[in-house]
Amino acid sequence: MRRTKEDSEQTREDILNASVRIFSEKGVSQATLDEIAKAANVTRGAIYWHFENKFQIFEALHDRLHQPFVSMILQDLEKDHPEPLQQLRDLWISLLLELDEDEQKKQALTLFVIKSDYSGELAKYKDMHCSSKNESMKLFQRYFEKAKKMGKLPENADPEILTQAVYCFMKGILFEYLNDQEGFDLKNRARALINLFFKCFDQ
Amino acid sequence: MRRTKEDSEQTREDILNASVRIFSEKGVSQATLDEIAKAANVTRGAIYWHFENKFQIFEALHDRLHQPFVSMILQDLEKDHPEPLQQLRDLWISLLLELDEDEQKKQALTLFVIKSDYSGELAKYKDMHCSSKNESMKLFQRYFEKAKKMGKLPENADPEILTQAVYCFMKGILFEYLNDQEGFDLKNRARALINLFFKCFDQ
DNA sequence: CTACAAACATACACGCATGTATGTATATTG
DNA sequence: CAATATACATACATGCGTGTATGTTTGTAG
Repeated sequence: MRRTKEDSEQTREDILNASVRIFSEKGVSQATLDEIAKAANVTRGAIYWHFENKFQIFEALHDRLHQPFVSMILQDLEKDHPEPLQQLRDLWISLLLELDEDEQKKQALTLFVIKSDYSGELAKYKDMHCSSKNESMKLFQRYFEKAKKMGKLPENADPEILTQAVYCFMKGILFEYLNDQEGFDLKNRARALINLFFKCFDQ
Repeated sequence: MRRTKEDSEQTREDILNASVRIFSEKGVSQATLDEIAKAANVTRGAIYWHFENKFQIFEALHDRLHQPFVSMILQDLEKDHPEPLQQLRDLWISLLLELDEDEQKKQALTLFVIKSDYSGELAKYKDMHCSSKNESMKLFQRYFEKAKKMGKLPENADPEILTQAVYCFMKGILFEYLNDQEGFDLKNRARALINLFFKCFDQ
């Protein structure tokens, strides 16, 4: 029953894809390896072959989501946009609108925004994920630092506080949307919400 | 070993207080009744006497937090403040500053903002808690409706969207703060963050 | 003073998830 | 074309949490 290298990589992907579904539906701690296995059309044996345990799957999923996100922001920061604040605003709007269409990303985000409570068994991963959060916050801060250097922000504006504000706002939107997708018309509200918020940076 | 009525009520409170601690530390699904019992200096027998199961405790805790919150907002809405937006702003600032001092409330909020993932076993409570969320959102909306009637908001402003925006922002702040209290200097940042956000309602 | 019921504590049975040990088939290597 | 390692599937042992059944003490009503 030995599979080829590609087959093996495929089952690994199958397991990850199944995991993101199950995790986002039931939460990490309530998800069972047998559920995941059945959802991926394998047995627990296959899972234990590819991963040490449930939390290693969780880690792998986190990497799979976080890395492309960071590199996407980095790429966006490369562009020398004349209005960094508008650039950040448009970035968020498009991120939200894309999210609304992408079921896979919704599941992954649901997992990491809502369903991952870093306590008990997951406590050891909290620091790691906190620092990866700080990493992405540093990236967002660069938009504000750019804007300030270009004189687009008042002298007394503190990029760190502004970043924190946007981050909280975004986290809140994501949380509310992912927690009740039917009750949150993201498609029609995203633009209005983001524009409203960014008005507080004007003049 | 039969206790008096007051004794009984006291153990019930002990169980609830222990539960909020354990739940907020480990999450609902990872918390065990035996842990809660030990933290409350009783046995599981006492818990099963007062509650049907873990989720009934969760429900009782929710009521204990939500009801005083709603009545507090209602009381604040009674006052005929000349500037409803400032009133709401100050309300939130004081709520956040008080939260920073109140360990009990922090635990309770941690439980309901972060550690309660309404899936799996808790799924049946999701609708209930969603509607209680909507209830409090309706309350916040009244501040904006007041402000609009008083001409403090532009004609095209939609109180519902504004409410959603504040709610998301607040949820995000609470989430980030409760998730990493050391990394979020709420005491010194609360005022700046809220003031920044409410600037987008000006003129 | 006694009978009963409240307010628990203790003991037990059950299921379920995990981890591991073992089995097995097949690609790959020499 | 063996021999071996890979990529799993299956089987088993273990522990842990829950729910419930039962035991025990004591306030309280008559």
